[in-house]
Amino acid sequence: MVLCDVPRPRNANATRQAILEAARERFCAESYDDVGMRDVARDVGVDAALISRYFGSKEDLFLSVLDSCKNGRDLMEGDRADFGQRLATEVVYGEAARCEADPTGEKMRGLLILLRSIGSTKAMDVVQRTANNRFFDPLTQWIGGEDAAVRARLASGLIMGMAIGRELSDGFSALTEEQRGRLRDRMAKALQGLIDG
Amino acid sequence: MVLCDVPRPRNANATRQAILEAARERFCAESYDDVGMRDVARDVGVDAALISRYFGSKEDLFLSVLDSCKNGRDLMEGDRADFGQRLATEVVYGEAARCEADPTGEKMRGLLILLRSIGSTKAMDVVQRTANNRFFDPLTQWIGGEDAAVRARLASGLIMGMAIGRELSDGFSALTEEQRGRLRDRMAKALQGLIDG
DNA sequence: TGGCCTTGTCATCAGGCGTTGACAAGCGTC
DNA sequence: GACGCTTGTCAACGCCTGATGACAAGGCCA
Repeated sequence: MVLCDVPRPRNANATRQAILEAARERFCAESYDDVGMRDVARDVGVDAALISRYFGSKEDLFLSVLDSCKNGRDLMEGDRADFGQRLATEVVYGEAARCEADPTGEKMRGLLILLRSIGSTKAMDVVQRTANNRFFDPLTQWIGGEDAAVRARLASGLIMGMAIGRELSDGFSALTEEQRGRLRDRMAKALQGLIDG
Repeated sequence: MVLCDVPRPRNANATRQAILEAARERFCAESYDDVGMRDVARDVGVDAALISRYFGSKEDLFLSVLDSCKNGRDLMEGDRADFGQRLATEVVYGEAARCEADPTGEKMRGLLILLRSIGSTKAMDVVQRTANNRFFDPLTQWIGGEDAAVRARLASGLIMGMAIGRELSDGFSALTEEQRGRLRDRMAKALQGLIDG
C-alpha cells in the first residue's frame, strides 16, 4: 500500500535533523534495546538504511541524540535557593517524563534518556560516561564546598529515583492532586536540604 | 569439545532449583532483555530447551525468580528508628548491588532485579506490578499515619535512586572510604527524615 | 538535453532470540 | 531383561535486529 502523502523534499540536513528528533523521542520513551532503527525510520518516513548512512551505527545515533540534548548544567541555572523547588516541580509535574515538546521538560530530557537505557549492557558505557560528565560532575562543581561529591550523589540519587518512581507509578496517578502538591513540597525541601548540607 | 565433568544427576527438583538460582543471578546483573535463555542454561550446564519445559516462557521464569526473592517487607523488619541507617548501609556498602550470596544483600535482591529491568518494555508490566505490590504498598502501610503514601514515594525514590547511582558509578568507587562513610550517614539521616515526616 | 553528484530505496546478509517437537539416555518396576 | 516414564539433548523454526552494497530517482550545472 502506497501512502499518497507528499514525498519528503530532498534535503539532507532537514532529513538528518528529522531523524535526530525522531530518535530523541524514541530513546526518551523506550530503552536503547527497545528502540529499533526501523521504528525511527518509519517515524520520519524514510528507509532505515539512511540512518546508517547519516549516523553510522546505532550507538553513534544514540550519542548524537545525547549530544543534542540540553546539558545537565541547565538544571542548575537559576536561584540556588529555589533549586529544590524547581527540580521537584519538574519531576512531579513536568511533562518531561512524557517527553513532550514543552520547554519545561526540555531540561530533563537528557537525564530521562539516560534513565531509560540504564540496565542495557550495550549502552552502559555511554550511559555511565554521559551521566558522570553531564550530570554528576557539573552538579558536584555547582554544589561546591565541603562534601560536595557526597551531597551531589545524594541529590542526584533522589532526583533519579523520583523520576523512576514516576515512571513506575504512571506519573503518580494513584495520588490525589493535593497529595501530589505535598509530594512536590516535601521533595523540594528534602532536595534543598541535601544540597545545602 | 566435551567437558569431562561429572554429568548432572537426574533430579528434576534440583535442576529446576539450579535454573532458578542461575536466572536470579543473571536477572540481578543484567536487564530482562539482556538475559538470554541460553546464558542461563549454560550457567547451569543444561540445555536451554529444558528451561522452557520447566518454567514455560521467559516471562514466567522472570516471575518465578521474583517470587523466589525476599519480599519488600523484609527491608522493614527491625527497629523503626534505625530504618534509615540500615537501608543506607545496605545501599552504600551492601554487596547486594553486586548480587553476591551474602545474607546482607539478600533483602535488596528483589528490588535490584526490578531496577535492572526498568526500561524494558517487555518486562514493564511485571516490573510495575511487582514494585507496587512488593515494595511501595508495604512501605506505605509500614510508614502509616499522615501522608504515608507521599512519604513512601519519597523514601523509595531515594533508595532506588541511590541504588542506581551506585551502579552508574561502579559502587561509588570515586569516593574515598571516608566519603563513603559520610554518604552513608547523610543518606541515613535523609531517609529517616523522610519516613518520620 | 545530457551528464553527474546527491539523496533515498530495496533486497539481502549474518547473527541472535525464544520456543518447539522429535529423539536419546537414565532409571525404577514388573 | 524389557517396558515405560522421567529427564535431558539436539536440530530446527520463525522472527527480528543492525548493517551493507547495489540500484533508482531527484535536481543542479554545463
